Formats: sequence, C-alpha cells, structure tokens
Amino acid sequence: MARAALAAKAPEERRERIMLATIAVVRERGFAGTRVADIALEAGTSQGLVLYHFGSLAGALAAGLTMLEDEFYDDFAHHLAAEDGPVERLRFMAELAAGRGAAVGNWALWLELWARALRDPDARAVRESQDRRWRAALRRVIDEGVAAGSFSPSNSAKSVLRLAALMDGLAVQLALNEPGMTTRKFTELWWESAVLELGITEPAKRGKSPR
Amino acid sequence: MARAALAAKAPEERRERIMLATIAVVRERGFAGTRVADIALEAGTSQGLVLYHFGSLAGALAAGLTMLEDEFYDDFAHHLAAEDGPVERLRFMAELAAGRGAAVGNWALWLELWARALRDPDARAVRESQDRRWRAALRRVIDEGVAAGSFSPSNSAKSVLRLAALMDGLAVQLALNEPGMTTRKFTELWWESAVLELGITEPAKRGKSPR
DNA sequence: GCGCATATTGAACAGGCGTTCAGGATACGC
DNA sequence: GCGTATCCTGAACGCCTGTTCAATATGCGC
Repeated sequence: MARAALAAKAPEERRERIMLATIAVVRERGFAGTRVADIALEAGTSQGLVLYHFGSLAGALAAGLTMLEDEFYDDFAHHLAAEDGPVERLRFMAELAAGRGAAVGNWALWLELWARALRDPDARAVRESQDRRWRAALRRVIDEGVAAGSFSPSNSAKSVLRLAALMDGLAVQLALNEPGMTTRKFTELWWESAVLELGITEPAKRGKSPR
Repeated sequence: MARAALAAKAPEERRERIMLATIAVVRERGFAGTRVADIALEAGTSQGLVLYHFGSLAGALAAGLTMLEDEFYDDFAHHLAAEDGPVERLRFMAELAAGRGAAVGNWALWLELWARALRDPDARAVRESQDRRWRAALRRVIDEGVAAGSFSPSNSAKSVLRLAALMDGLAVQLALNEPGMTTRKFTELWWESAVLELGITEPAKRGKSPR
C-alpha cells in the first residue's frame, strides 16, 4: 500500500531530521515545554520512532544539543578562518555574537541551556564545551593580535574572561529584548570594551567601525 | 481534637510561609522540578492550602518571585545606604553580587528566572524590575562618584550598561561553578573592569582592595 | 524468492500531578 | 451560645504525557 510508504528508507536521514526537529521545538517552547509528540510532529514521524532512535525524551534532547553544538562551532570556525587579521577576526566574533546567523534565537536557547545545565549533566557538558571553544577562539585571536602588535592587553587571560563574560551578560539583555538593546548596541558596547581592554589602536580594515 | 490543631490561626503567616517554601523549592529543584506537593511539604501545610491561597501553581510561583524581589532589594538598599562614599558603595555592590548573602544560590535562581522570563510574563516582569533597580543603583553610585571627582567615565550611561552586563556574564560562570571562577575572582575581575571604565584613582577606604 | 534484521507505526498503558471538592475546624460578630 | 465567613485538609478526579509493545513494512544477504 502507498499508505506507509517510507519505512526504513533512510534511517540516518530520519534520525537527523528528528534531531533538527528537537532543537526547533526547544527553541520555540523551551525545554520545559518540549514534548515527544511535538518533536514527532515537527519531524513528520511517529512518537514511537523518536523513542526508538533515542531511547527517551532526555536522550533526544541530549542528541539535539550535541548536534547543535558541533554544527554551530564548525560553522563559526570556518568563517573565522576566512577573516584576515586579528582585528578583523575580533570584529567578526563581536558581530557573530551580536546577531549574525540569527543569534537572537540562539541566545534564547543559550539562556535555556544555562538554566538546564544547573541540573542536567548533558546540558552542562554541552554548554561547557561550547564555552571553552568560544573562549579558546577568543584567546587565540587575542594572542595573535598581541604577536602582531595590534593589541596590548595588560593581562590577556583576564581580558579573555572579561570579554567573554561581557558577551554573555549583554546576551541576556538581547535575548529578553530589553528595550534599548539591539544587535547594533551589543556590538558597539562590546567593541568599545575590547578597545579599552586590549588597547586596540588600528581600526578593523574590514567591516564598518563601531557606531 | 488536638489533631488538626492550627486552623485559621494566622492565615497571613501561613501565606508567607508558603511563599518562602516556594522559593526554597525552586532554588533546590528549579522551576521545572517544582511541584505543588513539594511546596506544601516544605511549608508544612496541605496541598489544598497552597491552591486556596494562590489559585494555582503558577500563582504560587509568581507570588514567591515577587516576594523574593522586594526582599532582596530592600535588604540591598538598606546596606548600600550604610556605606559612606561612592568608591565604597561601588565596592559593596561588587562584593554583594559576587557572593555576599549566599548569592551563589541566588545566581542559580537568576539563571532560572532568565530562562523562564523568555516565556512567562510574571517572571519577565520580576526580572525586569530587579534589573532596572540594580542598574539604577549602579548609575546613582557612579553619578555620585563623578560629582565627587572620584570617577571620570568617558560615557557613564554606557559604563552602567557594561558593568551591569559584565556582572551577569560573570554570574553565569559562578552559578555553573566553572572551574577557576570563585567569588574572589568575580570581584577581582569586575573591579578591574570598573577601574578601567570609570578611571578610578582613589582606592576604597573600606574593604580590602582587589587581590 | 526467502528469511532475518532493521525501521516504523499507532494504540494502549500507567504513573504523576494540578486542580476540584465536600467536609470540618476556627474565629468572630451579634 | 449561634450562625456565618474564613481557613484548612485529604481524598478523589481526570488529564497529560513518557514509555511499552505488538504488528507491519522494508531492505538485504543468500
């Protein structure tokens, strides 16, 4: 019969579709509001299949998060490498964090992840890895800038911590769309702080200068 | 009978006990893990009474949050007024945020609140009000410092935003107890940033200087 | 073509939990 | 003292939702 047409057609593709659906639903409803039925509906499959592939709702959530993590980072690393100097790279990171690639939706997801990480080990691992990668990238860019003579931080390790934390803090405002906080403002505030922290003198050749 | 001893004894006191119990449970289990039964148990009353007073679980949560908000702010404002100069007050805020008064537990609660604020209007209102109050206090201290000649920010409005955001960002690390992040480190990192932002010259008379 | 491992479905199950409710105790005005 | 409004309880109800399961389809090695 044509009714149950696609069975066992491309199981790997279905798995992936479910993971994508999972993060889509979490983005829309949050962790607390995500049901197996929602995921199945979004993925266009049955509830049973979600459990078949991932064992439980928690399993599906974990798988979705891990996928998101890798996907995001690969994309980021790829684009970062395309920029040519440390100043440009730093600028790129500022813009990426502020909203390029629909980060607003992502920041909301981040807030959810932080809260969940308080109790769920999987979430904690994902956010920790993500955070470490991001900070490592920041540190590399800064070291590179120091080597090239563009930056002169008084303490680069601390600057990394502060600049990364500032992004998270600004992101809270952005995600909760506090009046007055926009992606432009985010970039502007962060960039000025970076200038102050790192003693940047030469402006970024690519990308418009702040403001 | 002595069995059902305390009925209608002090309804207002029971209400308050329930609100306190509510935030205690949220602190321990998070919003997602908080059940009416937990609150009742913690408060030493019946499940029915929680609903009688607050109408629903959501109502109890909202009431608890509002109570927490006022309580925290009153306490803060009281202590802040006791400090004598702008530098001392700024220092006090740094230390309060970093962990005085068991803020670590509170920061965890904040993360939960942020995530919940994405969807729940009550939570959003509470966190917005809290945030506004905190930033207003920061701004007042900074203005005071400018007037007294202790601070010389290049743009005080922006400094307020950045310093407040930095606290939130550092708080994420602290709440998720990232290795290496402690209350001391929190204060140190934030204070250095404040020095940089505000051009503080004179050290705080009270409280040890950073590090 | 046959049989077996893998996918997939939809329905049924069962536990958890918010809410409702009928009933009682207490304080308080009269 | 009596009646009434308020406070409080514990049990029962019923829905929501994660998980289980038997049945079926599909692809694949032989």
